[in-house]
Amino acid sequence: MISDAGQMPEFTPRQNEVLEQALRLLVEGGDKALTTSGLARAANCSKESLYKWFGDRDGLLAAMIAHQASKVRTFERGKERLTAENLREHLETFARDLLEVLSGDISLALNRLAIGQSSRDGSKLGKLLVEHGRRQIDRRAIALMNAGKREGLLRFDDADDAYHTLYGLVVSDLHVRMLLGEPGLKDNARQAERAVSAFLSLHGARQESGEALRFSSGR
Amino acid sequence: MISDAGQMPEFTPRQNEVLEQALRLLVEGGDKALTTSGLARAANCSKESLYKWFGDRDGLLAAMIAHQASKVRTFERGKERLTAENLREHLETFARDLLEVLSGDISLALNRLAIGQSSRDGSKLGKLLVEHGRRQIDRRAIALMNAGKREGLLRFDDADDAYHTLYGLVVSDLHVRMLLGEPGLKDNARQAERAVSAFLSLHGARQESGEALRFSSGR
DNA sequence: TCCACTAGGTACCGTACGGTACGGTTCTTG
DNA sequence: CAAGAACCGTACCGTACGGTACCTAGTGGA
Repeated sequence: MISDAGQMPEFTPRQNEVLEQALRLLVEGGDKALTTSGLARAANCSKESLYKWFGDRDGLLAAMIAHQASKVRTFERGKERLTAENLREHLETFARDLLEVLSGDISLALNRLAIGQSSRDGSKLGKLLVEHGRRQIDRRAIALMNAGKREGLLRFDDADDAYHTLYGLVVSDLHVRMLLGEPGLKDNARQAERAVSAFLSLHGARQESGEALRFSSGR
Repeated sequence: MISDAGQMPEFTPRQNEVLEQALRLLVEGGDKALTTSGLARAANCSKESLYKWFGDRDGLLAAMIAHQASKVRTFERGKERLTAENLREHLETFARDLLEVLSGDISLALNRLAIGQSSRDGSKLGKLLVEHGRRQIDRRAIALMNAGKREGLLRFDDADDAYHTLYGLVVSDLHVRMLLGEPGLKDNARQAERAVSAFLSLHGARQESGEALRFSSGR
């Protein structure tokens, strides 16, 4: 393992510029549109430079993931003490952020790319994507879970399990459907509300379950 | 809507044989391994026949989806009256079946294929996949939902919403992770149990919620 | 002024794909 | 048995990709 603490694996401004164009091509035209020739043309650089910088096409793809991950920085929760309303607010914000990230153009394009490659490269890209992209979101949520438990606001045995329950309630099959090409939700906030209400019914300490079930109409 | 009642869009035995080989190639080597030449060689047929039968490559892919869908027939629920234990059993069976289907080699390969193509064909394959593959499973689950509500065993406003809640609890992010190349769960049955318990805590009529939360350890 | 270095532009190579054409073979059908 | 369709095997075509080689234009330091 190479140290990933700093931002050592970053690239020169010129290279970031090229990677940005690569992402643009990928978003617009998918896998097939991201060719070395096309990228060289779009980014006004030479193919030779591409190969010098990134090694080969796989190296370019990995660099794109790293580049994209370096743009998305996770926000830290403030240090105020958690209350019930506070926790609910944080959970809903997390849920909205999660839906926002998953439905983003670049996220979808990169996930499609990694899924397409997973059959032939032993899921190298998939691992990269999960490692760089999801780990941070997971950590933030699990930290929130544990904080809630410490304050006596949440009940669960295993934070990971509880987090995956929340994840399932928030996302359901939406991610796969979007990957398949369906448009996303009209109202992420509403979905976030419903999911968090259900989650608190399951794992919340106080009885907020009664009203939660009244929230179920639109989809 | 075209009638999908009969099995009109089926193919000749020879063609089914070829489609079976095509699925095998796709599962083993992914998108890239499914070439017209490779398929002709593997299936001992000529490329000309492939083009005569399926039109072009996209037609072949669509035919593969239809063929696979025709193999998976959904089971109908028996007509006995639903009880609480009965319902739980049916829900768990459904959850296990769902996990089984989603983690199947062929299902994963077809989903990967459709996701890879979704950038360039306007999600034509994705629509086909959802339509042929998922609709039946969805219908079975929603029928179960409504039956449970009719018997006073489940509480919800919208059956579709309730179903998606169950789906999220059962699958969480597992499907996407498997699509990215991660191995599936060790124990589908355990996951099904936990998900159904949580679901009944949310939407069950009787108070089975207390013990449900004790089921949360392995993942 | 010269020189080493970086990077852009372009031509090129081998390969492999999707799709078509054609001769030979097997199977159906009257 | 004979005519015709269906089909197999293979050769072929145009294209486009990943990757390499070569040449040119700046640029900064001594």
